[in-house]
Amino acid sequence: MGTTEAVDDYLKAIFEIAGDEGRASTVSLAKRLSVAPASVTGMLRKLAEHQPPWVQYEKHRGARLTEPGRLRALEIIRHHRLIELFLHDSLGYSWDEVHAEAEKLEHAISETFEDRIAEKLGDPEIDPHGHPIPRKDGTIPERKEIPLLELPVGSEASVSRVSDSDPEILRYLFGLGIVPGAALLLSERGPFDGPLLLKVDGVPEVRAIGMRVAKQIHVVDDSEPDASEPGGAEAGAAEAAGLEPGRSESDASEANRSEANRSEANGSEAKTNA
Amino acid sequence: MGTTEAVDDYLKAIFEIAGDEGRASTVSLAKRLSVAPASVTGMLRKLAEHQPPWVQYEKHRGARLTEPGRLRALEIIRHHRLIELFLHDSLGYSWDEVHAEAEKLEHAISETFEDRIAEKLGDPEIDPHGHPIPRKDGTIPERKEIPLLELPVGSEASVSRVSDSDPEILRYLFGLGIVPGAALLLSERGPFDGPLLLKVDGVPEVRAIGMRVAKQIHVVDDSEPDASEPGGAEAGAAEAAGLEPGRSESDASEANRSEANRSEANGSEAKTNA
DNA sequence: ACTTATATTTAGGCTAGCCTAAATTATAGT
DNA sequence: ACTATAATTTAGGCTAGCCTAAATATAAGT
Repeated sequence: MGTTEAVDDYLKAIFEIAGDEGRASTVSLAKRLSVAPASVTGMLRKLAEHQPPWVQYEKHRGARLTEPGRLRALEIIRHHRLIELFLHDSLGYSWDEVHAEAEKLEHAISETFEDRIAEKLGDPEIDPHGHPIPRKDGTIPERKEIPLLELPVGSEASVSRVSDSDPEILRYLFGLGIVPGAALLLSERGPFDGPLLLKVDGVPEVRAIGMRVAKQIHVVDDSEPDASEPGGAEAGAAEAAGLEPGRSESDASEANRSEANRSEANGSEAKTNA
Repeated sequence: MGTTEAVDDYLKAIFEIAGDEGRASTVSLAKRLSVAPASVTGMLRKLAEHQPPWVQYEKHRGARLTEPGRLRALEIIRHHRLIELFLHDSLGYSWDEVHAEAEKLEHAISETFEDRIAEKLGDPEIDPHGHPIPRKDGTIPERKEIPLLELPVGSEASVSRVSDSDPEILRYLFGLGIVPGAALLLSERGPFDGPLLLKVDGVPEVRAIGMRVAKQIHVVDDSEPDASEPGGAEAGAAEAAGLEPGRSESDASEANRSEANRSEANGSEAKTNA
């Protein structure tokens, strides 16, 4: 494909931060990739100068994926999520182990390998943490899900996904019974960004979880099947692709700004992108 | 493990060329790794200066693995062969496809992955091409096999292994029915390094194969169960570990020289190497 | 508009692994 | 011993990605 591992990591990171239309800032990339900001600047220039360009880059304004860049990013993400599911379902990996291993393997497998495990798993659309698996044509399975933080008190909902990056939190959530598919009831929300009180299906006691953890969870609101409230329309493509919502404040403001008038991208998702 | 991909490739190549006691020459490594000889010199110095040293290196005399180097090499080879078997048995890869994919994956998988697939495959000792899979403790399953070229005319034998590196030849062999386990009869040997005439079990006609191809094949001589003839004792550890015999002439002479008085390593193989 | 804080880029350097060309050493044949 | 050939090393350079420190641009508050 003419990409190196580093290039793939950058493209993936840009997509996860900014989606397919937003811009990813130098600092946000530096944080996510654990690299100095200066290094990001250098790499973004290279990505932009590549033929064809992977990103569109303007000084001081961050980078945005071109169509080739977007497709490549989605391919890596597809690899990652297929591998996670494969490790979990076929090799008996636990929920919290799969991410780290997939992070390495996503760069090493061939198209053939991808196809074989996809077939073996029955062309799945969701990974073990509930993230949608991009299809080979670059489209992304859609679901009407919202951050748990936006769920109204009193609502019943089912967990649709959790962030996969922190094994500690994953083990904690697993212990609480909060896994994709689990049904829950939001019984109370503490004041001043306080804890959420949840009744999890199958677990007798009510559980309290803090902000840090709650941010990692997305749900499908079973009470209100007509999900997309106009107020909460910032769930753009980055969200649809399974980005954990835990952006730093500056990231979030930046991303939201550029995603504000893009609610159509939500409904009309399914471009073919040859 | 503190090794890079390149380091692993060098260690593996040294083992495959020289076994655990012989020396690998600069040029032989350069050829095998598709790299300039000068690059090999540089890398060998680094390998020798590493703490602990991966190889013992003397100018103009090539390199020989230290014990840590040998264990690391065997670990990579174990990865490679387990992956080959896994791809073949669990993911439906064809015989000739597995090598290339394993070559990439062997560097990417974790101990956990290794253990999981080994378990799933039932702790196998032989890969799809008939090469022994090193055990976790660094020992290598033994078999009394000889190069097909050394099989006496008229003998019946069963194919024990074939070289995995050339998919073309593998497909050709597969077409001839020459796969690990196949029984065959060497009916005639052409003069002046001429072709071998073989009757392969299950194939009606007698087949003729050339030198290039014959070199890639090892067999167990069913006629003479007491295999190890004194004259053919150059089957050292490199052979036991599944090296294809297709060394260049200079390589072979060099390797043979240093392996001449080591026939004990054949019988008494099973050091524990903590 | 001015100042301060933050984001970003520039400049200069580093390491890993590779290369080529030229110099050296080893080997083999007479 | 002498010389041709092959093997190896040295010297100098290159690219990919990373780093730090210093310079500059942007944004935000008054």
